[in-house]
This record gives sequence, C-alpha cells and structure tokens, in this order.
Amino acid sequence: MQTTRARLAISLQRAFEEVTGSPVDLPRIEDPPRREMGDLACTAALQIAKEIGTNPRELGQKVADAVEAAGLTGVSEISIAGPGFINLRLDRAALLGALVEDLAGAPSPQDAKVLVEHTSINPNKAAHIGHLRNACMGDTLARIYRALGYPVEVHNYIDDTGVQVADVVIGFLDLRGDTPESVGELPEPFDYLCWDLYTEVSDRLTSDEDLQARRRDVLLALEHGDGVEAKMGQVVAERIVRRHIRTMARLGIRYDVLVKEGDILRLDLWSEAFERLKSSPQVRLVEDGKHAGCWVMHLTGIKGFENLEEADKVLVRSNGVATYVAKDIAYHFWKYGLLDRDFTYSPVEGVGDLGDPPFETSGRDGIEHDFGNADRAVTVIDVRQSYLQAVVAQAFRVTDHAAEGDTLTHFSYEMVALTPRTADQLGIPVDADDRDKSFVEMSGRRGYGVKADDLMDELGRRAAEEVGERNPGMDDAGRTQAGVEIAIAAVRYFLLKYARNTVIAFDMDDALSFEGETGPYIQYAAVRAAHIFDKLGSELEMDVNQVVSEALGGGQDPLGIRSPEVGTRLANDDGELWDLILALGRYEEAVQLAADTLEISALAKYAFHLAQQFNRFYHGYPILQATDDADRALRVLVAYAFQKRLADVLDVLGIPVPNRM
RNA sequence: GCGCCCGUAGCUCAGUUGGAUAGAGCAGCGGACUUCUAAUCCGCAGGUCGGGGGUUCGAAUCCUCCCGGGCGCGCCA
Repeated sequence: MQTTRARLAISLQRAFEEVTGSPVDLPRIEDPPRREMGDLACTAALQIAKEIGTNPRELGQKVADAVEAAGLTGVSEISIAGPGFINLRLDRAALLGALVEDLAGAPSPQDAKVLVEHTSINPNKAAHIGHLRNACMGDTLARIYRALGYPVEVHNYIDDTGVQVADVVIGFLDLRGDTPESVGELPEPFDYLCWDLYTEVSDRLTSDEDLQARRRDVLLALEHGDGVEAKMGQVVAERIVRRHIRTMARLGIRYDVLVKEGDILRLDLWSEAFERLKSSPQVRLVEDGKHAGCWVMHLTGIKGFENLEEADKVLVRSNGVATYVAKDIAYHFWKYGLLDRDFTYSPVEGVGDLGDPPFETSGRDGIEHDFGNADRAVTVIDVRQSYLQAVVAQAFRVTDHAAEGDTLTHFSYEMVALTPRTADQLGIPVDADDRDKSFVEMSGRRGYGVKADDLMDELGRRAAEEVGERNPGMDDAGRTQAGVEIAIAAVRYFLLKYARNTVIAFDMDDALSFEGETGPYIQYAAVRAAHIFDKLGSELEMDVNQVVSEALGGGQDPLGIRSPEVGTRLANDDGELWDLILALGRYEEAVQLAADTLEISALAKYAFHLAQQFNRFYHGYPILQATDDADRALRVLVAYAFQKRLADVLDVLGIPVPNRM
C-alpha cells in the first residue's frame, strides 16, 4: 500500500520536472510546524529554485498550478506561503477512507530473508538491565521486519567456550569443590548463584597468578571439549542459557535458534572459512615482527581502521588457535550460506511452556534444518564492538563477497549505566568522579547491576498493586496478569524510547514510574478506547467493534457511520479529532522509517504520540454522551481506527494490551 | 596519540538526512473528577541549542578551530 505522503511526493516531483524541464530528486513531504498552515508541506521549491537560479515563490506557485491542473486526488487545497513553502490540505473523507481500508491490510510479502542476531549474553551469570536493552531492541527490530513482510530468523549466539564461562567453571571446581553432577542438581535461581560466584572468582583472579594460569588451561579445555572442565562448562552454560531464555520470555522475546560456539568449533567451520580467507592477498602469514607466526588480515589504509597502531588483525595466533573474531567471521560466512558445512539442531528443552521452543545447534548429532542462508544479517551488539564488527564485514570484502559485506549490518547501541541514586540503593560504591558524571557504569565482573528478573518482579508487583486499587472487584489472577503486562510495557518502552547512541542512565524510580512518556501511559489509552466500546456496546446491546467492521464492509450500519452527515462533521472539525486521524495515517511510514534508519526510538515516539493524541480526543469528544448521532458515529469510527492502529504499533513494539488497568 | 560518538529547559531526552515562532516527559506553580477509569487533560513558567569563526535567502542540523565528556584502538572474549 502506498502512503499519502509517498503519493504526493511523486506528484510533486512530476510537477517540478514539468515546470523546470529537468529531473529533480523526490521531494520530501514534511509536517508543517503549525496545523493552520496545512496538513502537509513541502520545502523543495526553495532548494530547487536555488539550484536553477529562480525565484522560489514563483517556482512554488507554478508547481502548485501544475499539480492542480493534473488533478491530485486526496488533496483539497494547495497554497504557497512565506518564501516558497508549498502547503497542502488533505481531502479528509478520502484520507479517512484510505486509513480504514489499510486497517485490514496485510504487508506485501518480501523475498529477502533477514537474520537478526541478538541477546548473545555470556552464559555465566544472570541477565541484567544492559542485556535487556540488547534483547528488547533486537526483538523489536525482528518485529519491525516482520511487520514489513520480511521472513525473519532470530539467532542468539551462545559463547559457551569463552573466558567468562571458564571463570565460573573455576569457581565451581576449584573454589566450591563441586562436580558437574552436583552443579546440575543445584537449586534455582542458578543464574543468581553464578552471578555471585563469578564476582568472587573475578576478585581472586586480579591478584592470584596461579589462578590466572589455571584459567588459561580451563579455557583450552573448554575449546577442545576435554575433561571435567569441559563437562562443567557445558552444565553451566546449558543451565544459564535456559534461565536467560525464561527471563526473556517474560518480556515476550523468543528465538528461532541458539548457535553455540562449541558447535562452531566441533564442526570446524573455521577451517573452511580460513581456506577462503587464505585465498585473499589481504590475509597472510606474518614471518617477523610482533605478529610473527600469526595469520593476519591486512587493514592498513582502509577506511574505518585508522585507529590501529599496526593495522593488522590477528585471525590465527602463533599457537594455531583461532581468535574470537575469526570464529565470528566463520559464523557470519555461514549466516549467508557461503560454507558447505552445516549444523544439525535439536529443540531446546527445560525452558517451560514457550509455545514454539527454539532450536539449538547440536554438532552433527541432531536433525537438519534450513536455518541460515540470509539475504541480510543484522547483528545487535553494543557500540564497543564496532571495530570487530567492521573486521567481520571486511572479511567478506577481501574474499570477494562485497555484496554480502554491504548488507551485513552492525546494529550498534550505547551502554546502560546506573544513576548514582540507583547505585546507592543497590549498595554499589560510587566514587566522587562517578557522582559528578551523573552515571555509574555497571560491571558484571564486580556484580554491579540490576538483574532483569528482579526488575520485572518489582515492576509487576507495583503495577498489580496499582491495578488492585483502581479495580477493587478484580481477582488475584486478573491483577497479577495485568501487572505482568504493565511491567513488560514499562521496561520495553523505557529501553526503546532512547536513540541508539544515547547512554541510558538507568534510574529505578524513573523506570518504575507509570506516568508521562511511558509504556503504561500508552497502554492506558488503548484500555480506555476498549472500555468505551464495551460500555457503548452494552448500552446499545451490540458488539460495537463488530458493528463498525460490518458497516465499513458495506453491511448493516445501525450507527450511521456511512451517513453523509458524518462527512460533513469530519470536514468541519477544527480540533483533536482531525489531528488524531492525521496521526493514524502515518503508521506505515513510521514503521518504514524505523527500519530504514534502524532507529526504533522513532517508532516508540510515534506510539506515544498516538496515545497522547487519543487522550486529547478523549477529553474533547464524548462518545457515550454525544448528543448528535452523526458526531457519535464519526467519533466511534475514529476510536475504532485508533484502537486497531495502536494495537498494531504496540504489537510491533512487543507491548501487550491489558484487558483492564 | 589516532578513530568513532556526544554536549539542546533545573533533570532526562526528541528535533523527520539545511526550513516557518526549537519540542516532549519529569520536577515546579495554577486549574479540570457524584467521569467514557484523573496511570488522564488544560494553562503558566522555564532556552546566548557548550564557545568562537565560516558556508547562504535560511544553521540545533553542514565546514573549521577550541572547551568539556563517553567509548574503542590485545596472539581477551
């Protein structure tokens, strides 16, 4: 479906070309600063007039005349203002008609398969608020692509053979004297236990050289899958990952497949990727210097790599072991189906009832599946990984896969820190410098952070309490359910509303607030709309939703939604009703913009704006008490469109709509 | 040192790839509830857009130089 804005842009482009006699870029259709000026506006005349050396106001007028002569549907008025702004007023009935038609529409299916990798938490401790930012953004990005019709596959990369797991392995084996079997039997919450154990081991590692040597050995054992250490690593990673899956499920976040680094090693994907890289002149074995004996990727003089003192990236160490980025390159080659070898999979067990459980890689012993073969791969990982992500993309370019390298996208975002106030509440020591900076960095190694499950528990508890006060008759189950749904909205919206490159200073009190620009505010608008329909329905003894839908489909119309008076009321509105309709008409472009710019905050803001617009409408346009049938019919129709559209946006943002709140 | 990002109301942040009088939320002050649920709405107050210079009809936005902050630059992951 084509948006009004897109249609107007094309019409104006034609008119400009007709008037100037030369090709012009697709003009941008903007929102005028104030509604009195018009519904939409275009400033292209100023730019184009400058280029061809003519008067912008005259050019604008000529273009406006040309557009009118061509007969532009959907526009009721076109005028020139100021130095040459082209202002447009829309045909309201036409726009509302198109809006209503779009409500029932599905996205046109796209061919290109999008693979989104997100979460990818080291499986050695409980998930914290920083991990949630990654997972909420990644999950929402996947939802955005689905809303646009793309087939989407969601990956969660599990680094089950890395140093962080090694640290916890040491904790269990050397500090606690546990066995893999006894660790398998430890009670939940296992990830909380590991959180503390990891902190303890990290602390000892800073001063204990024997333990540092031990860690190197454990790491090698994990990579080779040898001995009790590897067995322990497996138990730890498996238990932690299952906790992570459950934590994320509380926020409506799901995965298609968990790719384990251990399986990449067992399958030896790296050796196949390595063969390809060796064929590039940019990858070579260094004979002397500080990288003697290493295989490196040459990066000197390539844009984006000026930061290196010595612009070579080691892929294989002199001891023959591949580096982390090398394994990541192999994984990404596999994502695009460039490798011959493939994983097998098994369904993940032990994560409770998740509906469709994810698959996990299982070396060569599982079942086959058509995962991978992406046309576009997006990796959600924080900005500190920018350099390594660029190295991965470069690996595509030096092996003659520049096209894939260009579609490979690093979805980067900034860190989540804590406000000093919240750090104080958590008992985290805050030094004077941090207090001045207004935020305190979290540290998994030190155990500084807000655990995701704790946050969800507290939010759910507070929300349920609030719901109970507002709805005295509601039973426990209803209150709990509403609390859970409100908590999801609070967390997801809080983590999605900031631009990617904004450092979030997480403040417990702000995050727990349900007022202002928050997820619960938006939910409240949706619940209000639904409640009007419930009340009106019981008053009129009909299902208003169904009645409206039937009326729009050309069936019975007891409310008079199709009556001519409705059109008159719409044309004469000079307030929040038309504002709301205009806002509703921008749904598709809001989703598209988020996908094009990878800026989810824009879509979050749109959802908030819609809710805000509805709340204004709600106060100024009574429906149950409407004295005029045509007024009431129009308002019901607008509220209906709002309800549907807001539900669409909230679904894309992963935010549920409670029955009551 | 080199590279990337940031600096906008008291606080937290937007600002649609150069446009019309720079906007929200929170906090503050003042209003609107025997209600379509006040988790709401309306109003007031609050700004040398870090600073200087430049580009042009027009700059928070682009260029340049300062100041201040964050992150990255390993044969760790």
